[in-house]
Amino acid sequence: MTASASRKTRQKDAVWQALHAQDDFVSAQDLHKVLNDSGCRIGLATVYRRLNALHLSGNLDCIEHGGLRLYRICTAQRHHHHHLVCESCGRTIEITPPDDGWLQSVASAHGFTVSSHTLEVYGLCGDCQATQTDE
Amino acid sequence: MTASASRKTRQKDAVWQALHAQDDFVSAQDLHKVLNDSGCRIGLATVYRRLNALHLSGNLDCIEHGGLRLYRICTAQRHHHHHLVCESCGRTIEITPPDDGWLQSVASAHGFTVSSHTLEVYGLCGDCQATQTDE
DNA sequence: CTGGATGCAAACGCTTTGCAAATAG
DNA sequence: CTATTTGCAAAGCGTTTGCATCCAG
Repeated sequence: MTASASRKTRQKDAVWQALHAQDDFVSAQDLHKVLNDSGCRIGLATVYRRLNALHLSGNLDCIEHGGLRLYRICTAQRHHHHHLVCESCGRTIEITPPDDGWLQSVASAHGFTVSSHTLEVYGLCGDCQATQTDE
Repeated sequence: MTASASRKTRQKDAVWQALHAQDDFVSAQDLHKVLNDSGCRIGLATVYRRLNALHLSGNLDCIEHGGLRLYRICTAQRHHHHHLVCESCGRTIEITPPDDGWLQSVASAHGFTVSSHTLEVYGLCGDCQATQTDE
C-alpha cells in the first residue's frame, strides 16, 4: 500500500485559491461560477467534491441556510468562531463567544462529548435596518 | 374583503396535534409518517404546507441539519433553548445557555439587531461513546 | 354554492454518483 | 503505465407547485 497519493491538480488549486479570494461564505454553485468567470474551466461536480473533501479534512467551515450549504475557509483551527448573519443582505460577521466553557459542562452533565457546535445568529445589520423602511 | 377565511380542517388539526406529541424536532416526512401510522390519512404536500404556514406564523421553530428542515412547536416564546445532538443515534437534549447577554452585546457592537439564533452542539451521547469501539 | 384546502404527481434546486476519458506521478 | 481525478449527465433527495377534486362555511 503505497499510500494512495493525493494528486495535485489545476482544479484543486483553483478551488483553494478561489476560496481564499472570498471573504464571506459561498455556496458550491457560487464558487463554480466565480471560477468559470475567471476563466478557469472546472466542473460543478468537482467543486462539490473538493468542497466536501476540504470540509472533511477540517479546512472549511460549513453552515446551512435556506436549504443550501455555504463554505468558508476555516481561519481558526484552534478556536471556534460563529457568525452574525444579516437576514436581508446576507452579510456575515465572525463573532467569538467569550465563554465556551459552559458548553462543555452542560454536555458532560448529560454524558455527552462535544465534537463540534454551530452558532448562527440572525438579524439585521445596520445598513439593512435603515433600508427596512420600505416594505 | 371578507377576510379570506382560514378553514378548519381535519388535516390541520392532525398536524398540530402530531406536533404536540413530539418531544423532539421532526422533519416533514417524519411527521407525515407518524400521521399516517396513527391512521390519519394526509398527503405529504399538506404536511409541508402546514409546517411552512405554522413556521411563518411563528408557531414553529425550525432548524436545518444535513440538508433537511426540522420543526418543533415553539414552546418558548420567552426563552430560547438549544440542542445537544448525538451524531450517532440522533438523540436530542435541550440545553439552556446560562448567558444570552453576550450575544446581544456582540451583535449591537456590530450594529446588528438579533432576530433569532440557533445553537446546535454535536457530539456523542454516553451510550454511543461506549458503542464507538466497533468501527 | 364558493373558494380555500387537499392529494397526487410532476417539477424544482441543490447535491451526489456512475462511468468513461484525462492526467499526475 | 496505473490509479486518481475529472467532467458530464443522470440520479437522488427533500421540498414546492400545478391542477383537479373536495369540503368547510
